[in-house]
Amino acid sequence: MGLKIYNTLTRQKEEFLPLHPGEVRMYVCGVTVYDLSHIGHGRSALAFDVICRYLRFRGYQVRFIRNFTDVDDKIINRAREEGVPPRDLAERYIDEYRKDMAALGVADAEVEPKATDHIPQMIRLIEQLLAKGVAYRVDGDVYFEVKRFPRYGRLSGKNPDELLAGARVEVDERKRDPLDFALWKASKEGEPAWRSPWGSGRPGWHIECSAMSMHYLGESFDIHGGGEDLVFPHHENEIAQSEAATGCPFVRYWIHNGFVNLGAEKMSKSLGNILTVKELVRRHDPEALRLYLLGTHYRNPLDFADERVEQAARALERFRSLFEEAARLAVKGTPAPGGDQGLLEEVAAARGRFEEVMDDDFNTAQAVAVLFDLAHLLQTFRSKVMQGQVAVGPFLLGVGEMNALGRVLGLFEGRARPAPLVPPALRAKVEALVKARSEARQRRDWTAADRLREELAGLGVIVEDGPESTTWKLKP
RNA sequence: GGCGGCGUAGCCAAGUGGCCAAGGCGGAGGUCUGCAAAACCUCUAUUCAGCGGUUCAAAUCCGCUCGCCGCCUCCA
Repeated sequence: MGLKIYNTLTRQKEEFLPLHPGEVRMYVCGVTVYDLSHIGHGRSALAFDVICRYLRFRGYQVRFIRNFTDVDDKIINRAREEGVPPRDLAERYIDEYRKDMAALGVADAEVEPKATDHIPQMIRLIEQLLAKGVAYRVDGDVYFEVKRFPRYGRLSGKNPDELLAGARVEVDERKRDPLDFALWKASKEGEPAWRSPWGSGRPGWHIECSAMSMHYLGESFDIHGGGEDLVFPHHENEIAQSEAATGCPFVRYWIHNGFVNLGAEKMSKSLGNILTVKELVRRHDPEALRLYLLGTHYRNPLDFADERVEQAARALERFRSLFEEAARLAVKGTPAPGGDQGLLEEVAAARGRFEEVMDDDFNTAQAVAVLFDLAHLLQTFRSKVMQGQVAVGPFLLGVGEMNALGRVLGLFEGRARPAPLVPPALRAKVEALVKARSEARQRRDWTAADRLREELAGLGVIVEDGPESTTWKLKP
């Protein structure tokens, strides 16, 4: 069985067959850069990051494009408020976006095009649409005539006539139909503007994604993704303008991720319940955040709660202790008798299950469960290693495999938050106390040792006695 | 009003016709450890919002009811 993907276009899971065997071309709608990105943007980026990683793991050569919308009303308005050029504002938030995504372990896309760098491509596309008679000019604007595209509404399952009836938007009288959307807008005084055959202006929102995706991936490509709110009208409009222009199918598989809610409500600026990635990364271990987000299937809504990220952080310890143990054992290189007692076979089976569940529309929740099962298996084996019943080699191989699978999900990349800095004075004091306690333990003076443990606890320090040495850390 | 989704253990969350209903957190008992932590072992849903129906068989399909949410407007 091959990879299956839920396609918004057909509302079902379909076997994934790329246009060119062994190669995947994928475009994901990024963000409009006028503010800091929030956890919803993070989730979306992470979902497609994992999809891209898995496709590569499956052996596909993936060409992955994620754009930045850097010209838009919101950017212009915000820039005006701050009294800075729109371009500077956009650049600033592109920088911030990159930092935030890096913190979440979201890899860069192969190409991260900006709308303003592709104005000529957009103008060419609009000219094609005008030439085909599916777009029209009004003053300095150009509109796409939705009625000319019979398949309009197919992606979102909407009936254009009903949309018309229920249209609540204030209607621009100059448009032939309320559903028609702007391909090009004549720019007003003080707005960013580009020269075009229709006068000075700027592109409409939807045209950029059509122009950039086709520029980098061709007129037909495999995957186009984004948040579920983009289905209508953004993606619907992209299909209309792209297919009307080229006459060929635009995208084969449409993938949309579910929303992050806060307290069962959609996060939105108007409700003021925005959680920025920056804030979250400050509050939580980014890897725990990632594990938490992966625990829910990408198409389902996710109700964000800090407490659940904390739970994920505790769960993460299972893997971490295994890695630490493996590092310790690898250094020691303990030779031991005994085979692997079927461990390697089970590890291979786990890999098989991992692929099976990821093949089923990228079910990361189940993939994570496979990882936990594997960890469990390895822990059991580890205790046998400690008792000298089995060799350490298979254990190390198994941990290596777990690591490899985790990395397909972007886990275990060593992005753990750096330990908080301990002031030197405190450090010296703690180390002296820990040393004194170790000496007391050597003397088997448990009363003194326990008293010192309590004193350390009072300083917010947790002491752990290992097989070889005693370690300490600050209470989280 | 139109379209769509969701309701699974204390909490989170997979599973969408048939092996014991994954996994995590939490909880209980035990092993190990001077104590503790970690780890390990065992247990923790006769049941999938409710009611009807289809079927040899349903959490999974159909209908109705209740509750919640999203899209239809800029939005990941």
